[in-house]
Amino acid sequence: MNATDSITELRGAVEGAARALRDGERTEPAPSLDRPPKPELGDYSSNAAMLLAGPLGDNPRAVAERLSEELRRELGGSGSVDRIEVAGPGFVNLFLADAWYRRALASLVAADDLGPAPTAAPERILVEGPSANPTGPLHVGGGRLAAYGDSVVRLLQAVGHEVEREYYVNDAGAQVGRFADSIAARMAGEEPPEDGYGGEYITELAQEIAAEGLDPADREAIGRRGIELMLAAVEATLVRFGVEIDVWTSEQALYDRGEVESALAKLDEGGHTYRSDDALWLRTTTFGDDKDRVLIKSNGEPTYLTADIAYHWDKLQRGFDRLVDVLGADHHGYVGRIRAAIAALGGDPEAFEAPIMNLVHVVEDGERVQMSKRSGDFVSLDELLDDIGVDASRWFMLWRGHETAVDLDLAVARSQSSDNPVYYVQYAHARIASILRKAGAAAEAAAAGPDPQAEAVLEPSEKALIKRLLEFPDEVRESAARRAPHRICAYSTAVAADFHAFYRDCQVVGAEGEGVERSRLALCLATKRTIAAALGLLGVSAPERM
RNA sequence: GCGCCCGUAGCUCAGCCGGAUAGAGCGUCGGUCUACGAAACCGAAGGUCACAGGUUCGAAUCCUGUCGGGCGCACCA
Repeated sequence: MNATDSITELRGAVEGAARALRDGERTEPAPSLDRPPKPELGDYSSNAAMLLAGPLGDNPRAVAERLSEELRRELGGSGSVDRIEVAGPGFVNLFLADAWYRRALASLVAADDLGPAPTAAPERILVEGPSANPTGPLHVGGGRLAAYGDSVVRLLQAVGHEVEREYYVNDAGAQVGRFADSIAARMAGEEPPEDGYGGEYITELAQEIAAEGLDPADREAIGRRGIELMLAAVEATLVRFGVEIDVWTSEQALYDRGEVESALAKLDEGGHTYRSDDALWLRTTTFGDDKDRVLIKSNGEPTYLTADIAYHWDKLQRGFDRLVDVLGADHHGYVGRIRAAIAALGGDPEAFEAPIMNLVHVVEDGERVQMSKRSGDFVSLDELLDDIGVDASRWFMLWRGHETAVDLDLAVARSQSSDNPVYYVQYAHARIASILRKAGAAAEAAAAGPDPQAEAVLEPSEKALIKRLLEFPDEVRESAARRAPHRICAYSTAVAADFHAFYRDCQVVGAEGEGVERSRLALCLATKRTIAAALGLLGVSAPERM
């Protein structure tokens, strides 16, 4: 059962009417079916007449009149519309009958899934992130990448794609050596080297590794063990944060399996490499990069890019249709390179996309706090979770577009009050739960059953709430397609606001009138499910009580 | 200098593959608990959508240019 039949009926009628005016020809783009800015302008409106005016060579208002006639004919028998009006530059405005709303509500309650119907073109998608270096704890910036990537995965799954979460572990290269040196220095009771890692967590690692009896001189063993321990900590933080990584891929393992070498060989065979200044270069400029890139440094070592090319090739070989890398703002220059390399290897560069995440600043008392005694670096995600909890953390990392830098105000995020937008939405959910408890299990079950047809007319705020709930599938589709979880935050807030308005106007438990209580309980049920589903896409909990 | 992102209410930001009188939260001012949760609701004030051109029935939205801010431009990762 699909919950959007009511909307589909209207959209189909508008498109049908538009086609009729054009002797069966489709209109591109498809006519809109929007909610007008003012209630006086109807329940839904379409710009179809304005789109048709050009092709038909007539003025929009006249086309709108003809379109209205056609629509009246199509929808007349269903009892769905009260009236149809032409307004403004040529909008066709639909005023719907209560019967339409009652059917819509019934379909919402009966639907076993409130989300969108599965896409007709499902893809296998790999979402990679946050892939923070395993030489330190996850900090708040990494948390934003994780929250975003995870929420995008949930959105993509909700529209029917097959999606995996992957974390790429940079456990090779010079940084591992510096990491090992820093731990070894602490084990010896010395300060870490100038270019090493100075955080307090290094001291803790040193104690643990020393207790395990590792030889301070064995840098390789120390580095390996340090990264193991660090990764375990990172994973624990992610799990606590609600992010379950499906696959962990080690950079070192790519070397060990010879994948870096074979990627190099393949690039070589394709004739895309050349030697210059004792280094091996990849001619990425033939694929749109603004300069060529070094694959093997003049000292004979491969660059980070080389391993990353092998990694992306590996991902494509695993059969994914699409690779999504969630990257920090400081990596945005990287996208062109990877895309060029994929093309050089004969892959489809369009299969690769990389949403760039902007910074998150933690703000306390109007000032940005970045330093932390514990981690020696940025505020760690664990500290933030200790402070404001998972729900507020995820919300505040997601509620803005990923391309804008956000200030996360600790005082606001901490407050369990109306100042805090995440509680606003959760409160609506808890309030509904409370109403349902009041109504009792029998009443709730009755509300979920077939509609005996209430007599009373629907209040405007009831209709507004039903319309809002009907938007959910489109909102999920749009948010998934645009990789934009912040839209779900905005939508959740709108549902909560519409519910509070409904609550203000309409007594639920003990409402007067035949079938009115039942009908309003049904609306409460549908709203509660919608809020829970929306918050679920964000990884935020929907509490029964708070 | 080149590339990407951003410039919308006092503040933080939505809206951006064109639609009607540009929205929300916070902040400010005022009102609402003798029915189901006041963590809520209602009202008021607050805007040259950075600027200038262009495209068209229509531009915050698309194009060009200018100004301002952020980030990147490694044989680091």
